[in-house]
Amino acid sequence: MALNLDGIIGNSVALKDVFKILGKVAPTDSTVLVTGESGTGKELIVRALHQNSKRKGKPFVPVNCGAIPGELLESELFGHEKGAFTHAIRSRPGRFELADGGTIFLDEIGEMALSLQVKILRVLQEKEIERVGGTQIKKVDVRIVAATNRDLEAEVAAGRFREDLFYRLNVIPMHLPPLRDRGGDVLVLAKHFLSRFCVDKDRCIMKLGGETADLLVSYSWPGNVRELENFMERLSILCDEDVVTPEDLPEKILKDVGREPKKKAADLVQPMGFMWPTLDDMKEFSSEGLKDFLEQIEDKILIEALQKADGVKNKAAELLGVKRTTLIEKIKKRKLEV
Amino acid sequence: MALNLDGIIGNSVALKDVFKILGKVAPTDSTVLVTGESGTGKELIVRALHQNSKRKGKPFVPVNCGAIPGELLESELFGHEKGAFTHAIRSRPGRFELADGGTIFLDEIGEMALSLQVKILRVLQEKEIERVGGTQIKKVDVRIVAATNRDLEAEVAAGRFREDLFYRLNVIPMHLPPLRDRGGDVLVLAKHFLSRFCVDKDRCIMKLGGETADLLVSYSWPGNVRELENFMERLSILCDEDVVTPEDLPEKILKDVGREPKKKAADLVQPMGFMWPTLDDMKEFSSEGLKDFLEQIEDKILIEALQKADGVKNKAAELLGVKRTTLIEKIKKRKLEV
DNA sequence: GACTTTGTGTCATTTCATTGACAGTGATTA
DNA sequence: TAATCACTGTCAATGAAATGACACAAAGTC
Repeated sequence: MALNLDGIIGNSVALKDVFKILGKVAPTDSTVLVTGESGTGKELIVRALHQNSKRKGKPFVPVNCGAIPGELLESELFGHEKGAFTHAIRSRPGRFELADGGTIFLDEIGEMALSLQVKILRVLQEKEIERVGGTQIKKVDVRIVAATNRDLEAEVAAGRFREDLFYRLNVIPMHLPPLRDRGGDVLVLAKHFLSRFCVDKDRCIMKLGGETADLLVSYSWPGNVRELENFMERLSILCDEDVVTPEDLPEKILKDVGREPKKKAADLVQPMGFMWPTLDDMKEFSSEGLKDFLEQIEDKILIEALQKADGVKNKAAELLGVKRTTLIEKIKKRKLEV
Repeated sequence: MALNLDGIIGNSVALKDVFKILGKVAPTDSTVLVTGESGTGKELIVRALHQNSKRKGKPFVPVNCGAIPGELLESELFGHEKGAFTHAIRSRPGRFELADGGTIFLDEIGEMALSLQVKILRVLQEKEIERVGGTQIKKVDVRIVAATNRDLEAEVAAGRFREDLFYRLNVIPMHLPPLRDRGGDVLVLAKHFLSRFCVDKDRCIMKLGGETADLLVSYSWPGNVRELENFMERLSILCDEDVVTPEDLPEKILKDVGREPKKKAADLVQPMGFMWPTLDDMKEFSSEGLKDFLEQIEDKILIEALQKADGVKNKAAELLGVKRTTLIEKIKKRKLEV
């Protein structure tokens, strides 16, 4: 059967290995340990794992162990009985119970306290859980997939992670390569995000210039796919042009790839920037008064726009953000032929 | 539509970039992260962002995460159910719920505890909240804007700020420059505050002497706009003369300036004289088009004239070469009270 | 040749800005 | 007290600006 890889994008060799393992391990019930830098898309891979397993129709329950404060995590995972602790107003099932029949995804498992690690180990070995403050033991049928961005072997050596749990989890290791090792994937992803944000936001779809593409590929993307996604959203909002040029990239990227950010042409032409006309300027240039002064300004801009549009009134009107007919009337009234 | 920049004063190049981004990002629903030293007016900018978005009529809810003690912050943000903790006598909605449909402004987000950061992340990703001690989950539609004066990337590196949250927040970064980099804005602001305090307190309007202006521009203003505002208030009360002389300035300013090369105020006020606005200027300042741009220029001149006429509309109209009634109509239409 | 695309100019309609006429408020003065 | 002055605000009329609808022309496409 073909792998269903919803939402996972990329063709790189580095990912191919991941897919290969994924295809083999998904149909089994083996425990999988996914490693990879933060932002590499571990959750996506694990979801794909679930989708391609026979547990597909059953629950997929992600738990970010690093995100839930230590005290809460246990009751979150195992549930609790009424009165088990101060805030336990009522009984509540844990994530393991919710995941019964399906897959539980323990993200950031490296952050888990040693005391909890024991209990996870027990679930792995005995396939049973006990609610906090509870008395009875419940059998659960859950596939456990864990992920971490830490080096678990080092954590084990440092005594911060239980060796036995590590071996139990690490039955099938899958390593997600960082984005910088995924070659052309950067571009595939970049285009994907760009078109998504452009559609979301009703903007024209932008293109990446050749040189820009080179720079994106060279950048080290320490935040991986997350950083890339975020960056593309920014680009879709802040970049006016249809084609993204190196000038639109932030210093951070340019510096990282060893290239000094260029000064934009506009900065050189008008180093001090535009200044709003003042009352004094008005007096100087117009004896008639405000209306006349504004008309003078309008005329200059009108002419500039007409020149820029090669005399094509249609285009000039668009440049000015004015209806075509309005522009024509103005030209007639003010005798502004180009 | 013209940017509505109520209360934001300044023409400096440094601010121009900020306005540019503001104009582009305000209409979208993207998350914005505002950075800048304390006192640079981050809240003003964020308010402007809200005012220029489609959420304008909806709530704007600022929360100073640094000012609310850790334990309280969570229930402040997410609300709580009766009995959730000792003092939770009754249920209370959180700021996120109050901000539904509008914008929430998380100031000093760098101060937030890691455990809370997770919950913010969840709101960003899932658009749902859960009250403290609550059981049900509620969907909220809130635009999140955060601000900090810390270097969040450094905080991430130091493990004090979650990397994933950082990327989620930092979709559009906006950096507010410190006052010392805003050139002539110091004087524009100084005069603004001075006239405001003089009117507030019924005192004659004071003037800044030329040398005094030089000193103010050269001072480094570590407390930024806030320091300048305080200082001007003090000046308006303590200084007896009509013209502020260097003798009226506190030692702190005189000493600080001694270490820096002096800048000349005159160089900053109007370094290049008047220049006719161009098509590019128009694009820069007005997303809507010509008419809007001209209206912005008109507004500035109108306001200047009104100030020069001490708010006397009769005189202002004459200064402008406009009929009095016309001026009144314009003021009404554009909400230009002085 | 039929058809679409892009650009053009005119004109009637609608929408908006300007202004004169009028009315009202204090403050000052006779 | 009334009269004057300087200022303010509203409103309706008048006129100007903006625009949608229409008709047409030139160039490109099938």
